[in-house]
Formats: sequence, structure tokens, C-alpha cells
Amino acid sequence: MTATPQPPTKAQLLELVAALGTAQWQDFAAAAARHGLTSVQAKLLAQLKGPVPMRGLATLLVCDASNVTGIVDRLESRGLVRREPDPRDRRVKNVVATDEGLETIQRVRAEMQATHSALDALDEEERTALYGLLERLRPGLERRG
Amino acid sequence: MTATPQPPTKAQLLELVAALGTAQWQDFAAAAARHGLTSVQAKLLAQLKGPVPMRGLATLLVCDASNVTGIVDRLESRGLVRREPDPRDRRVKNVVATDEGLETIQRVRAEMQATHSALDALDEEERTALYGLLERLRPGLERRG
DNA sequence: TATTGTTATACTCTATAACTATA
DNA sequence: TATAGTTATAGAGTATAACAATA
Repeated sequence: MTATPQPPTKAQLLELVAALGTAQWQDFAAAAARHGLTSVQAKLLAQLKGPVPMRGLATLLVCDASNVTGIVDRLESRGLVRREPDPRDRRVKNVVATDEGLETIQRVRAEMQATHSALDALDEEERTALYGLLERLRPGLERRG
Repeated sequence: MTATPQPPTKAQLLELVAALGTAQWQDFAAAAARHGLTSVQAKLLAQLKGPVPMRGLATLLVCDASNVTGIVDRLESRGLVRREPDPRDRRVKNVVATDEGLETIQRVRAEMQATHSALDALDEEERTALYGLLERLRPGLERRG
């Protein structure tokens, strides 16, 4: 049942990881677009487990703070987020997802059909193995280069 | 040596795949930027193993054909690609990477430091296992949703 | 008629620089 | 002085619609 596979070269593995990263990103962008959201708008919405300062959003999105103003403006005009003053520092504005915003991003996640069906190709044991391996990859990947 | 890990929920695995996909994409974008390329310009360059018609590039990049004109214009003005007439169909223009274009995209690949160091966290056996699992994911992920 | 590539247009994302209000 | 958020600006990516050349 279990043949011995040839070890892939590092370049092959790199290319496969890159291809899947791109495919996953496009799947996310397509799901967001079905709800009238750009990728970045959906990405921002996905960060809002709780209130996050504008500045913190810039860090999470890996972009300049000046961009966040416009992205939040557009989400706010659609009623998906709102700005709240920070009680401790009057310079800070905290961004919070509205109920509609939370519902929308939840639907986007649910509609990542390509990613979902890809994961369905694995049984539970394989998903556990994959999860463990990806967890090992995470510290290196999320380090700033 | 091998503890029995808890199976992750599908949502957990989905979130991890999404996080790593994003991180890998940002790593690629950062490496491209160091060479004065946008993500999309680098992505286009990475497709050019041989001559590709403008229309084919639009399909590969999952964007409208009208966008490809400008992207190729900018790459061509920097000497990284050139347009060639297609001998069989005079409507078609084939895009080809120049030597400088090939060298540049090769360097971008080599400079994806976060991705490289992430892969270095695994030994050969683990990389083989990961490769096998990701290969299983590929057909689902690359399907158009 | 259909297809390829292009142009024109409008919107969004992006970084840089300068501004304001707070700290 | 330093920091948070904004504004102004310019370049790039994006889709839509319309066009010329070719099939």
C-alpha cells in the first residue's frame, strides 16, 4: 500500500508550496469578490476578532498606515466595520467589525470551495499529519524577511 | 518519540493553510520588490518557461486580458521580456523572457528567505511526506471555483 | 462572426510626504 | 519630540466596454 516515494528536491517543494500559496490566495480573492469585497478588504475584516487600532491593522496587513484609512472608509461606508474612540489614548481609533461584517467574512471563509475540496481529499490521519508539518513551517514563514 | 497528536478541526487546518498561503505570498512580494518588481510582474515573469501569448498570460494570472498589456509594457520597457509575432496566427503576440528577465526571476525565487527557512525546519523524510500531502491537495486547489 | 490584442475609463491598492491632534 | 490617524499625490493592478486587425 505504501510505496517509497522519491524525496523531492528543495526546488520542487518550493515550487509546489508557491503554487499552492497562490492558488489558495486566488480562491480567497474569488470568494471575497462574490461578496463585493477586494482581497485586502476581506483580509482586514478577517483580522477583526476584537477592536484593533488603525496602526495595528497596518502591521497585520503589512502595508503603510496611510492605506488603512481608505480601506476602512470603504468598509465603514458599507456598514461592515465601525471606528470607535480608544478610552485610554485619544489619538487612537479602534476598528470593530459590525454583525454584518462578521457574517460576511464568515461566508467568505465558508465559500473557499477550492480550498475546502482540496482538504476533503485527505482523511483524518493525513490531515493530522499535514497540520503537524505545516505547524513546523509556520515559525519560519511568518518571520519577517 | 511519536506522541499521538489531536486531530485538528477542519476549520483549524483551513485557517493554517490560509495563514501560510498569505505569508508565502507576502514573502514572494517582498522578494520581488527588492528587484523593483510588483507581485504580478514577478508572477508573470515566473510563467515564462517559453513563449506565451498575451491571452494565455491572462488565463495564467487569472485576470482580464486588457490588464496584461500594461504589465507586459512595463516589463518590456525594463528589458525583462519582449513581444514576438506568432508565425501561425498574425493576431497573436508571444511574450518571451529575456536573459535578464530569466536571471531576475531566478534571483527572486532564491531570495524567498522566509519560505526557504521554513522548509529548512524539516528533514528529508518530513519534506517527502509534506510533498506527498501537498500533491494530493493540488488537484482540488487548482480547480477553478 | 469570433478571437487577439489594445485603448479608454473608473476604481482600488500602494508608498511617500506633509499635516493635525494628541501624548 | 514622538506617535496615531489623515490627506494629497502618483504609480500600478483591476474589470468593463469599445475598437482594429485577423481568423
